[in-house]
Amino acid sequence: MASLQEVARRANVSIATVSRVLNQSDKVVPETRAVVEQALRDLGYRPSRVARRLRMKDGRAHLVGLIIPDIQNPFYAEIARGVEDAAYAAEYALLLCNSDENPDKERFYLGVMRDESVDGIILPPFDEADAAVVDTIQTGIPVVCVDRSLAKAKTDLVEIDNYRGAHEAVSHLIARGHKHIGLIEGRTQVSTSRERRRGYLDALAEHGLTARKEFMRAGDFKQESGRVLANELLDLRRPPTALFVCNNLMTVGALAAIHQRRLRIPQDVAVVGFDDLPWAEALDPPPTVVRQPAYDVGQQAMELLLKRIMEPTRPPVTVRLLPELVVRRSS
Amino acid sequence: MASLQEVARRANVSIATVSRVLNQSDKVVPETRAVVEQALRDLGYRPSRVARRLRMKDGRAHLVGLIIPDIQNPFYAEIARGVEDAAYAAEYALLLCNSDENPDKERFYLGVMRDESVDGIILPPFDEADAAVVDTIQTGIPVVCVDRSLAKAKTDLVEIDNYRGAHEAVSHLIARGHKHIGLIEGRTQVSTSRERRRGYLDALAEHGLTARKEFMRAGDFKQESGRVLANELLDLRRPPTALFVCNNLMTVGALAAIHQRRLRIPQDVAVVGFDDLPWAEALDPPPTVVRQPAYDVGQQAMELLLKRIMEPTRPPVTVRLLPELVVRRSS
DNA sequence: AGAAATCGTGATAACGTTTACATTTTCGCC
DNA sequence: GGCGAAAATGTAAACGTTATCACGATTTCT
Repeated sequence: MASLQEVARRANVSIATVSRVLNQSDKVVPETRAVVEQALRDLGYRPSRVARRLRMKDGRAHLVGLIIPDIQNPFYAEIARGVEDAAYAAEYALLLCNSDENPDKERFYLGVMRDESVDGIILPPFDEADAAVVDTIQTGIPVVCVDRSLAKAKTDLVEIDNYRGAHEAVSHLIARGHKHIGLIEGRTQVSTSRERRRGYLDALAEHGLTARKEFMRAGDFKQESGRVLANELLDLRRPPTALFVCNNLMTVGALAAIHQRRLRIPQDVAVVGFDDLPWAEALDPPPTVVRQPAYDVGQQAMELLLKRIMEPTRPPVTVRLLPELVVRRSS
Repeated sequence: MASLQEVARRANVSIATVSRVLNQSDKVVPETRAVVEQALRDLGYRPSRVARRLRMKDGRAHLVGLIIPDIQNPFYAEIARGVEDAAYAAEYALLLCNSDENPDKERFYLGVMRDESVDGIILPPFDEADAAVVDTIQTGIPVVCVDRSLAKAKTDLVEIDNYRGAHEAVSHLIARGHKHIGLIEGRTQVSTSRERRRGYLDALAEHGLTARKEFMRAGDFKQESGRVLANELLDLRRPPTALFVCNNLMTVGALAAIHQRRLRIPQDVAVVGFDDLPWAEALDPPPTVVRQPAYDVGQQAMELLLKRIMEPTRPPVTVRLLPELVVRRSS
């Protein structure tokens, strides 16, 4: 509540001096400094981040934004945690928003962040053509993409080697003897979805198996679509003996569908999911998954963002992290 | 990027007029308005939330803060979702922070929010004596507590009827024939913990069962402590035949401990947990839980906060929501 | 010793808004 | 046509910072 004005009055100095004590503190004689610091303490002065931000308009607001598609998805929650910890360590505050996989919401929040003059933004773009994000980048705000990439703009990016993860998962199923493997993928406009599909197709091809169109279904990353699509696949006259499901929520949906049909996992249908699940060990059966290092994704994204804020002209880099196949009992 | 200044210049009016077009728009003649609006469009003007907030210092920043103990805990994620949806509906932006059940982090973020001049703050206090929160309330910022209450200050509060939830859960176990029921509770300085314990004790007493000290263990709400405490209880010479575990993460920990000992649920040990788990149906076995309406908690908290921002002197109210016993196969 | 450099400080102009107040324009009316 | 009130617009002061510049006072150099 106390302003520089009041502190200055109490210490009998000008506000400039108080400001100097607070910032580049070398230019102030010790006695003056002592007096000012006392006044600062007495009044319990706290600088207004708002005023500071209005004045400085560089990259020193110590505020960054994070837009995630679904806070209830553990994958994103883990990313958020990584970002948050790195931000806290650097004394940055985090403006966190939930876009609900909804482009309008995403656009709204991007606007808010611009208007709040955040120092930078971290997000997984809605899809690789995401116009709202591209517009935002035009305005010059540093943007770091996580998980998903953008076709029309190059930014700093932290991603997972989705191709490799999918390839490993499907190879694993093939090694277990499966020849008919269904694919439940996410929205195909998203870069990760296509990478995973490529991994699936290549793994099949490398083992002399032919991919069948009817075994490949695209959903929207949500639990319900996993359930529906698994049912579609299992309703086929010659259903697949294994399912590769491309994200955590859809995996849960698929498992539910299989349970409901009273099929045994993995004897009747094997399942491998992309994304680990927080309580995988307690699930029935514990699912085999491709684990993504989500926490690291968040952490590294924040570090990249900090670097870019310091050095805005640095050429964008891409960090690619490796996923890990965790074999449990569903395959 | 474009400021009022530039818009004014382009429209050949003063900045005051532009501002009027944007705000109390009645006092501007239609022709002027049209010109200004055109200029606004041409330049793609967006008001700076920062400048606006600096100037207004009322409750009109359209920014609120939410501090939650752990974003990876689905209970809080669901609260966050409720808050976020209500905020979005009212066109408020949300500053979301993660305190990690750590009072220092909580204090840090409360400071940030003060310095950002948010219109209000929603949070579950660390414990009922939480000094950082009490201090913040002193400064006059509207605060709404969720889930947990504060002893020394009365604020708007949205809470769950924890007593009733616990009472129902334990009564249910007793009805299933259990006479030796262990309690794994959270930090006892938290109001919810004590309510739940009261429910446990009263339910026992009402059925003529005596509570035993050694059956009651306090943890810290985290998964690991659920595992450790369940092991302690099961290591007793005459272990309980049922466990009432007071939050979701500790429940998962307890289930893991039981599984590791190769005990059957519910035959060897029955379990009822507080808080639902997102994929309860996929767990082995699906746990019986006391479900809290977390989304509603968040939503109502946000609505209470909005009301308080509009009318700061309104006496604080308490909203109490009812939990629901969801019987599944662990009991 | 006088000029020049250095140092500590104060005054002040931004930053982009809103708003109280002052000023101009419009318009009805005699 | 001139007067006054009402309506429309402009001016300028805040909000709390940071940063540039200027100005004395001290130190340093020749």
